[in-house]
Amino acid sequence: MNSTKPARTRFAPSPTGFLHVGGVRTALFAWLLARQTGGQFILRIEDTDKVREVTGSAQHITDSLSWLGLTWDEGVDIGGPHAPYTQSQRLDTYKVWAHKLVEQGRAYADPYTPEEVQAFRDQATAEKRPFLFRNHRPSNPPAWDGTQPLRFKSEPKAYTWHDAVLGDLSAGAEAIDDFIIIKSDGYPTYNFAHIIDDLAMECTHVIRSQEFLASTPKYLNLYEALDITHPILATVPMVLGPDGKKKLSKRDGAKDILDYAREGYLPEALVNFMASLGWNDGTEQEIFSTQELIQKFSLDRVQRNGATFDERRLMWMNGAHIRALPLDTLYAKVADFWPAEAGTYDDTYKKQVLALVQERLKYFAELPQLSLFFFTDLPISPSLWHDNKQLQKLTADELRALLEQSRTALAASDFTPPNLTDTLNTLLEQTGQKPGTLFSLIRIATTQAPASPGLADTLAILGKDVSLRRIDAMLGHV
RNA sequence: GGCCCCUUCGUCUAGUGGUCCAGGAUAUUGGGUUCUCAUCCCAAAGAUCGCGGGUUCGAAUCCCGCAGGGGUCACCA
Repeated sequence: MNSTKPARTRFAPSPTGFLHVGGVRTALFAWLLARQTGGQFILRIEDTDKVREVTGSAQHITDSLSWLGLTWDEGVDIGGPHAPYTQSQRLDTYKVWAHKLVEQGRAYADPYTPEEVQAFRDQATAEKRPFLFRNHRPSNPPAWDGTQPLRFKSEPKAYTWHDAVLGDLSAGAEAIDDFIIIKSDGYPTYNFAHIIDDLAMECTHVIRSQEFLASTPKYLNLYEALDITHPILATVPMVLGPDGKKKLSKRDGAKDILDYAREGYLPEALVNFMASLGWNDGTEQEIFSTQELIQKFSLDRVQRNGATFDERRLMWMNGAHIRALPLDTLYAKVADFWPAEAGTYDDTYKKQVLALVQERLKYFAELPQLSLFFFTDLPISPSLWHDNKQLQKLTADELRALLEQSRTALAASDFTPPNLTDTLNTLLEQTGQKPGTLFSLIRIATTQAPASPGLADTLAILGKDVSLRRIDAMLGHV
């Protein structure tokens, strides 16, 4: 369908914390494109800010991507032809290019102290002008000895360029300024390092979030100075927080992607959901397998406006994916989510329970509350029949009589589902009760739960011994 | 403030001049499926297509202006 050249795309997070839906969605789009075109997906760690770096977060990032199934062909952990893929290990490369710019007169040492630069900035703010460092370029910059920041010497001009998502874009010369490419600690800035690495790693596409759009003209200026052809640029819209305005952030309660793993979301459901945040295939299909997404994804159908993250929609989608799973597959996936009480029960029994609970599960962490009464006798809770609209019409004596009659009838059943259905129907006739009364009573007696799957199915799984025992137990409380 | 991006039901979205007094999904409400919960099915409600001009026989769709929201203007990415 989309037969294009193999794309080499990358995801290049900085290890400053966990990954949330916003960031991962950008990675997903890049990954889908690489997979669709038979190209490569590269994972590069941009750890050039040693102050903000959080120990362990690089590992956390790789764990998150792995869980989602966003596999990388080159990158940290596995290496590749352009290793290393961690920027702090590539300092020599950046220095070579930095010196090249210095020699060409396109970079200079910044002689100001941070305080002095801040003073320029404050002055511009006070005068309601945009701050441009190039208005303060030193006339005789000192030779760069590596202890001062190194700045790119820009050549301000207007640009027009094409973005694979946003279309034709343009910006005036005001958007171009001198920016730091090597910090005084010797590390490069993102603005410089990503351009060098994308070139070295032969990336064909730069897929990134909208917050980088404003600096694109600066990058264009740098690409020119470096005399390199820039990759295809694609700007994906931001994922918005619940307020629908600002971008999703940890402050808004954006969750660690691995929290979804812990709560029992399916990675393919999360992938489907993230893709639907800003992309669709133009049909009315909502549920996509990851394979379908790989096949159908295209950058030109990516939305231009931001999408609000709505967790309720994710829950629906996860439930839909759970329902579509074959029972055995689902059974393997929920292994860690059973209540402790299920421990001694065998696979056959648990699988029967799961078959009934499957269509009720929105995420696996709900499994215990939905299935507990299949494994243990819940405490008798009289409020269940006291508050029941049908049952509260009956006296305690009537309740007891009904329960005893049901017990006798059930004792004669072999507890196969068809036989149970017959037994229950016969009981309905004999007692002259409505299903709303009789079935509620038996259901409450045998589960002591506010909700359960269908009565005959539930009884069949519980078995005769447990069912009768629980009816007896309730008889002692009516 | 400068520059830039965005603007269709609460939410995700379809829609590229007529088949749209705007379709689907979700969420909400009501009904049905021998009881509850869920699934499934049916139905209701929900968008003057940000606003104002224009072009056109005809505009959500094209043009201009405005407004609102967002992003950015770091020795962060």
